[in-house]
Amino acid sequence: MVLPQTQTGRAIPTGRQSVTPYDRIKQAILDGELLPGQPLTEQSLAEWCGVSRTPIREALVALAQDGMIERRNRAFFVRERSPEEILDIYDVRITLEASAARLAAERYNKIDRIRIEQALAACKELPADADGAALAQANRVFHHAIQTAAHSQALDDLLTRLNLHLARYPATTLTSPGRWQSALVEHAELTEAILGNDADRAARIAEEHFTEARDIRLALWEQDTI
Amino acid sequence: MVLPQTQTGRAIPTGRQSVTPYDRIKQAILDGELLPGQPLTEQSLAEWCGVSRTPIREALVALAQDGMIERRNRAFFVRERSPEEILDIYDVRITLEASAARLAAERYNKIDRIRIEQALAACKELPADADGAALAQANRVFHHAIQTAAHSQALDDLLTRLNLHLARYPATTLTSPGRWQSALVEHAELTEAILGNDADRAARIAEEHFTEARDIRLALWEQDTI
DNA sequence: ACACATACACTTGTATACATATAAGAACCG
DNA sequence: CGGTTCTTATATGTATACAAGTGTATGTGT
Repeated sequence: MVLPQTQTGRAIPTGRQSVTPYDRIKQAILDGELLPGQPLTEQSLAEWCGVSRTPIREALVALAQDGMIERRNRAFFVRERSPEEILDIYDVRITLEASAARLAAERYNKIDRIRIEQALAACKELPADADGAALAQANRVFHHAIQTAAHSQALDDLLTRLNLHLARYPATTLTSPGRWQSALVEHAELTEAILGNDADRAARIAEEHFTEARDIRLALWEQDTI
Repeated sequence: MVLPQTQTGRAIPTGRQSVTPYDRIKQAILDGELLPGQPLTEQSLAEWCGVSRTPIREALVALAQDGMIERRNRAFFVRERSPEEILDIYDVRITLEASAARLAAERYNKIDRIRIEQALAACKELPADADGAALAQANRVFHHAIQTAAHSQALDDLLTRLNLHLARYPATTLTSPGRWQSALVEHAELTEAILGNDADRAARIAEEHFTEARDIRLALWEQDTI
């Protein structure tokens, strides 16, 4: 693979901020190019990114702090997560998304309102034969709009963190038969509750919505393993 | 300040793993030696820790990922948090600690039970004139025992993260008049609920307990500002 | 005296050199 | 032939050199 080489290591003149090793490695893990348990040697990553080991190490340290990779002995490995850990993440997410919905209902402003309405509309306008990636993207935008509307830095931080770990498991629950239709209804109800300042109802709907997602994930696993 | 110098940069022969720059800088921030808004120059930190800039940069990257410091322009600064942000953290903590108490009631094992009972006993045995640091320490051990008993990696991770940000504000709510006595009662009730596998009651008590902590923090601020 | 330009010092970002530890393979001994 | 030890290759941890950018201070011109 031919990569843009720099002589001095200065920024590649792409016009704007070039993609950092941190982003590249993270994306590679999310895309499944780097598999769990795989050792990450600094030299190979450095060649792959076209930089020296120094920025690679910074990226690895940051990713380790994110929980995406782990240090064992002296090497970094893509972190592996057991089904139990994934389920725990789903459970915490249920709680936090419910909090986000509650806060959004209490705190949203005009811009948040427009964002949520547009994201909901985008979900509705998706063609019936849209693929999983498109569904996941629209879904992510919608929930992120709510997350933002909650105006809680702390909550935003933790939810982003959790979702990062779930993003590694690409088989979205949204492609489960009939799931997208019911998700659309729930999204509409959630929007109505939030924009109507009904915090309790918003929290309850969000809780049910994400519990459903968890249960579908569970069912998908049991299909595989039984 | 005279610091242990190494010629080769190899480990200082302290007998065991020497304190990493990450830990040192983090502690300095928690202790208030490094104040919010203060710029962190790599060179001075390197001299302070007795290492070169390379390990310092790794520490700074990790701390930035923790949210303890932030990058503005090209420099690192100790992160400042507004009262609103702190309150948001308290709010999220209420939710997560309630979840932890619920899970602990459902999942605790023998070792967890011993840890919780011992931590509770340690709280009770503190002398009446114990200082804030001692109260905070005993309190931390107790809640950490519950956090561990929840057996949720995800929850543990997020709670540790949240508490890290609250640890910067050393004026503990526990020194508020009468607070420690009522906290002791609540700890005992919480322990009883958890060990009795009463998940709902445990969650409710934890929620009230941490809501109280938040409200005391709020009251302390209003004393100062009004 | 004030504004603007230029030079310099300081700091960061990256590359690279080198010491050390670890693991794998080869050789040797039982 | 198997096990153990030594050797060596490879990867990490740290230090250092150097380039580039930024902010400040100084000097000059009006």
